[in-house]
Amino acid sequence: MRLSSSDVAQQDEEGENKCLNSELWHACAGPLIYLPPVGSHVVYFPQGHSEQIAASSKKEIDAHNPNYPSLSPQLTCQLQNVTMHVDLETDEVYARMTLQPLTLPVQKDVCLLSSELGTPSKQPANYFCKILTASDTSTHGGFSVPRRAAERVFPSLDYSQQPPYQELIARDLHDNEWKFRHTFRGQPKRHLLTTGWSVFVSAKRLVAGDSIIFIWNEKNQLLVGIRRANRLQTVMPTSVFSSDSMHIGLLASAAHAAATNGRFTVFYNPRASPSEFVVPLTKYVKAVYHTRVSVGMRFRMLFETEESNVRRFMGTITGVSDLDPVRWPNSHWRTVKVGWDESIAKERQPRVSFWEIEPLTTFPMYPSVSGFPLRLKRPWPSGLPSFPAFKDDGMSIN
Amino acid sequence: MRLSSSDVAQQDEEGENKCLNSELWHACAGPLIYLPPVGSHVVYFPQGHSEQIAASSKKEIDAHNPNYPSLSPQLTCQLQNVTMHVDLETDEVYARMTLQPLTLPVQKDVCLLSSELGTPSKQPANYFCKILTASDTSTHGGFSVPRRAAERVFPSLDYSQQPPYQELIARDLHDNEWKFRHTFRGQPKRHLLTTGWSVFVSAKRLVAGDSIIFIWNEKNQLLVGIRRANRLQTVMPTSVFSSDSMHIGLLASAAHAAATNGRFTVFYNPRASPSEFVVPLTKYVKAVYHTRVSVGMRFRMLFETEESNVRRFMGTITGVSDLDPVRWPNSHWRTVKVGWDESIAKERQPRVSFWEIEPLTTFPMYPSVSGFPLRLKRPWPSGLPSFPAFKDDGMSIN
DNA sequence: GTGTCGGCCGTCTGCCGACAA
DNA sequence: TTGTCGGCAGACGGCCGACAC
Repeated sequence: MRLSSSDVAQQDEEGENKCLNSELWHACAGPLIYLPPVGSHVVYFPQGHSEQIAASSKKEIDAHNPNYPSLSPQLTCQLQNVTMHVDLETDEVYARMTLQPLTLPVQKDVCLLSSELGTPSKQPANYFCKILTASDTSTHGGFSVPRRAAERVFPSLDYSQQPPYQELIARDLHDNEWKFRHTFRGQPKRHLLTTGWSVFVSAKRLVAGDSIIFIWNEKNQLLVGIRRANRLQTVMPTSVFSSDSMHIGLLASAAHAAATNGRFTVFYNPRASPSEFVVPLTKYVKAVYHTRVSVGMRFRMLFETEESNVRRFMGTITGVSDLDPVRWPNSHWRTVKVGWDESIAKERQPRVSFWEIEPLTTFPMYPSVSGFPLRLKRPWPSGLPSFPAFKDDGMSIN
Repeated sequence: MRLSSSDVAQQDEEGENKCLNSELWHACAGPLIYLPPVGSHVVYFPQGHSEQIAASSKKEIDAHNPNYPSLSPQLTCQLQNVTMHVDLETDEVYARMTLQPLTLPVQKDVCLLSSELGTPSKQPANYFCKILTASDTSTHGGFSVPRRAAERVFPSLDYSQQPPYQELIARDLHDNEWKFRHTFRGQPKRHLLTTGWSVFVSAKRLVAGDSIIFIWNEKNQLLVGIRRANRLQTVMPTSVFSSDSMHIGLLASAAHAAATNGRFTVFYNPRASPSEFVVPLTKYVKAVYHTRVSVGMRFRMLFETEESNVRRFMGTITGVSDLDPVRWPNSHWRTVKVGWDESIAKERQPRVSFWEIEPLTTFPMYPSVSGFPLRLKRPWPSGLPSFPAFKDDGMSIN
């Protein structure tokens, strides 16, 4: 039995902690987002964290940013707490994690005994996600519900009425109630949300391209969430705090905790940027130390589709090297350079991390001596995993 | 001739620096806000900076926040750059300052030769500021212009028409144009802004209690600015960055710059909180080292009124002590405990800094031996002013 | 001198099926 | 199956002077 982070879904609102619907949070976060359970061991990547801050503040990481030589590029931590949150203004979902750096050496074999490998969380059974059209968000009319979605997720209408209609009451992540008149009319017949819809659109400031999510849960409650297409609204107000200071802040925060054996807190916004900078230790160890990866190798990787589904994209590993050899040497963050099969996928990130991909030819457990093996040192030099992967230059740096 | 910071008014917009109207910026910032000139020497208070972050993020400074023993509570710096900015979303004004910590001892006598004592910037001559009423912001009608304000600031109407009217075009800090129909009608006659007003109100999201500013400048241009009453909108989106990390970030940023003789950047939002944490060195030196202050002494202090005017409030010094003896010993930030004469003023801060007040009995230059003199050490122990003022317990800590 | 209201028009919101992709 | 449109009715925006404080 494991302690699930889903049980501690909470949010800050006026300083008060209220319970927040975990199912809805995950639906808004997307099918690939996974929050490690409380108490589990994770690897924290300050480099990835920095990426998220940079993406959120739309600023490049300044070259003159100080590097913290004392701060390891990957920090093994125990996840002491995870809470789910939602921004009051924008409805962005995010998680708050409290991390306790570990100083004792971690046995990788012990880690592998855990069944926790960071599989993505299951999405709700009865739900749908629709990208809003111009007609949906226009003041001229209501919301056109896709037929199969309406019949699966909404309570069935009394079709003896002409036209049939019902009042739907849906709750959002703030536990606000939204009322919608649901009807089935027109020629040809279609499901529509009319009265109440425009209030929702204007209150949430939805525009065409944004998405709406409806969930019918096990308690027969209707939940509603949104997902914005436009990531630009994630812009930080720089009116009080410089981007530089933020970068320094996260580094100093982690370094201070590691040095003093204290805890530190990070915020993870899964939709602000694809930077999963807190990774389950077992997932990390398996990918980095127990999976053979070499240049030219074919792999699959999961991506989220526009309709909130999961799709596999194929690619080839074209190189393995440090993303930032100067500031973050010996990091495992995005060390894998890849090429994607589909030209549409070219816009996807040209660099991924070992644990994000699924090699098509896997040799489980320890690497062999043939091919392009990873060199494995043991025991680890410290409690922090810092074993360098196979690099382009063929050198083992550590 | 001094280099004024007004000459380098700029803003970041999509990464591009554009010129920003300094006169309008100062009108929005308020009559008491003063930006030291580029090249001048200032004192930076990380403690005050921290206060601003705390106020903006509506969070207390956590007790377990690390203190940076290596970071002086007041840092003498050269102001290398000042730029004025305005938030794209909220129209909040703020300044970005680049500070270069000084390691050489600063001669206080030299400083006093400078005429720069941080006097508040002059407000524009032809301007008015009105707090919006419920009728002003309601969709039911337009904006009622105070008569004397309209006659002083707006071009005079052609009263031969019935009713007289004209088209006003005003520019905001983003250099956007706003058109207003200005007319003079009703019984009794009054000045009104009708067509165009509601667009402005909804675009700026103005509510009753917010203020609007109109300026008629020397180039015969009409400028318009806003000031929000509700400080709550300054809330930081915590969806990507923890308040703790921000506090650590600003401390680490300053400490790193001081240690490596590098520069650091701060953002100063004059309306987010009354925390002027970058003070002209001469103003600081004069107040702390050349003005006799003692318990029981009467003083005056400037405050901003609701209508953007300046008013003096009277008070009595009730004590002098460290605001935070644990984390910030020997700081001069808000060391003066005060009582205010008017009960209305009781809500004002119970603690101020030496340079904010104007003692009614001043002995210029060096302190005498009578009364409650400040003890003056010389030379200073370091280049950073850290001389403790007279404390409640009568002990000189340094 | 100015904040709010009732009166009155005009525009826009928002519900409807038609039609086409 | 569903996105967009024309048509239409009612709600609200927005301009006016009347009052009162």
